[in-house]
Amino acid sequence: MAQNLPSRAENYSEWYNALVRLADLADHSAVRGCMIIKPYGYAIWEKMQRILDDMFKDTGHVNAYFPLFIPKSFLSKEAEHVEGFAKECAIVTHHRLMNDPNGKGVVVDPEAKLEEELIVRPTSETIIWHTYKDWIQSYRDLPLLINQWANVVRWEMRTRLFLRTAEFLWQEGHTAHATAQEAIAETEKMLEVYATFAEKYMAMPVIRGIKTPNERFAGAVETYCIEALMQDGKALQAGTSHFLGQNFAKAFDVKFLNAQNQEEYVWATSWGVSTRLMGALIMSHSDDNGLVLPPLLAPIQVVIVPVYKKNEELNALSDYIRPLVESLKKVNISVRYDDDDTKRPGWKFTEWELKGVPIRLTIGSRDVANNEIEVYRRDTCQKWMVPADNIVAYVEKLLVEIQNNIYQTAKERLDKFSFYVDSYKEFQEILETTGGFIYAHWDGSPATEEAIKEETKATIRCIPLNSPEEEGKCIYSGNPSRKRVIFARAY
RNA sequence: CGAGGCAUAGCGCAGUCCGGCUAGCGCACCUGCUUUGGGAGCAGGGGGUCGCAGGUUCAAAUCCUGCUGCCUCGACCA
Repeated sequence: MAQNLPSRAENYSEWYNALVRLADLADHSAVRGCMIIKPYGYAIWEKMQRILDDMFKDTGHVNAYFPLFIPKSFLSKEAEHVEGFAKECAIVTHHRLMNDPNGKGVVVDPEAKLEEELIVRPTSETIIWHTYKDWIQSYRDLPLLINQWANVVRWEMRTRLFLRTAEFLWQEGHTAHATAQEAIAETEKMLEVYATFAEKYMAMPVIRGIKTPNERFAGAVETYCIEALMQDGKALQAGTSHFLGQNFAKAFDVKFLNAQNQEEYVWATSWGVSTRLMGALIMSHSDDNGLVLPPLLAPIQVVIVPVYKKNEELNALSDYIRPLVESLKKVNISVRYDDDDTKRPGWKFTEWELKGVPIRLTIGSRDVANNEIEVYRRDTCQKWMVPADNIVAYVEKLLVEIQNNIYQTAKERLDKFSFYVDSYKEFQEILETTGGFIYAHWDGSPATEEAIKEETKATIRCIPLNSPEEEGKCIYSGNPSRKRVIFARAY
């Protein structure tokens, strides 16, 4: 079918790379580590944005925009934060170019050195908290619930389209609160927003959890996360929500007067999801024939392919199909009538499968005469005939069914590849064979976590929020443990 | 940063070891005819400073030197 697409079994990584390109989602750019998001890929991202943005607004947040550049000195104000990000910052040192005196192109004008160098934001906590200092005086200014959609740059050594690029798009929420409890509630609320988005819209089941200190965001008191499992058994962190305590408030001296007229430091959160979600989406559902998109995020939900011999026949079919397109649009189904005369039906079938369109309707003169339509669903690759009369309602229902089925399939895989393990030997075996989420006891020490990572490349993805207390022994050290954590190899 | 690989038409590649005549193939593109229910066939056609800069030579995609960029795999991370 999709001849150029390697199978997942053959080489999962090649399959992913090829799929991103063949499905027209993104491309490598002239700049190392940076990607070009192509219109079809961007359309999916736009859908994600719109839905998430509505969810943020519904939970009381407003959008704003802060600068791309951050004075270098800002970054160092929070010790752990700078420690975490210093190694991967792009730095602006000059503001002007000049003609090369040796005649070739342009060079940096040494006269134009900046007095204070700027870094390109790897995240915006510092510039935002610098600003919040001016915005917050009293408890009446709180809570401050702001989100921004932006690009950020992290100078990664190794990159992959969507999963890890030097520049990526994301949203970052930054909120300020009067009490720790309220900030923690916000952190948890936004984690739940992410989890709901992942499961309901992306059809991607996730585990809600807390990061270990090792894996925590630089500058956070607690990092909450949603973790998803990809088809190759590797975990992918799909979103994070941080309780920042008073770390940034102290670093940037952001205080407020409480109702008792006492000065207090503000409590903070930040939370974000990025274009990495695109990678998660691709790897959650797609197969060896190409992309499989959940209807709620598919830019094109239904494609209609006409089958005809002569041009007059196409005209007649178009007269029949156009009203159908209109009635599908009327119920908010995004539909594409592919009447391109330069491509044949077989080519279109393969192409739209590659691009993951959930439903294809094929209509030829024969079908018009029989008053029926051929329906093909991408998730199961099945096709069959249905009466033309109630096709709109039929398609509406089928879209819902596909959305559910994709989720169910992913959920079953997650369950199937979740293992409860009590010995280190078994732990290693699973990592070497199927991969997956391994629920195991851990003694809580960073040293043990580090040792396991060294030996197996598996990291603690999270301490699941809903995991029950349970007496056990750490699989590595044998020391007592009260809870299982999730280990996996990760993207 | 380490180790590999690649750079020739829009895309994918061959040619490079062993220098030589007009730089070739597949896909895509253009024209025409036949086709159209799972990536159509035939015929004709257009498209290239062979990554960049030097050098060797009668002659360089090919040999030499230097540079640049990208990809893959590792160490770091969302």
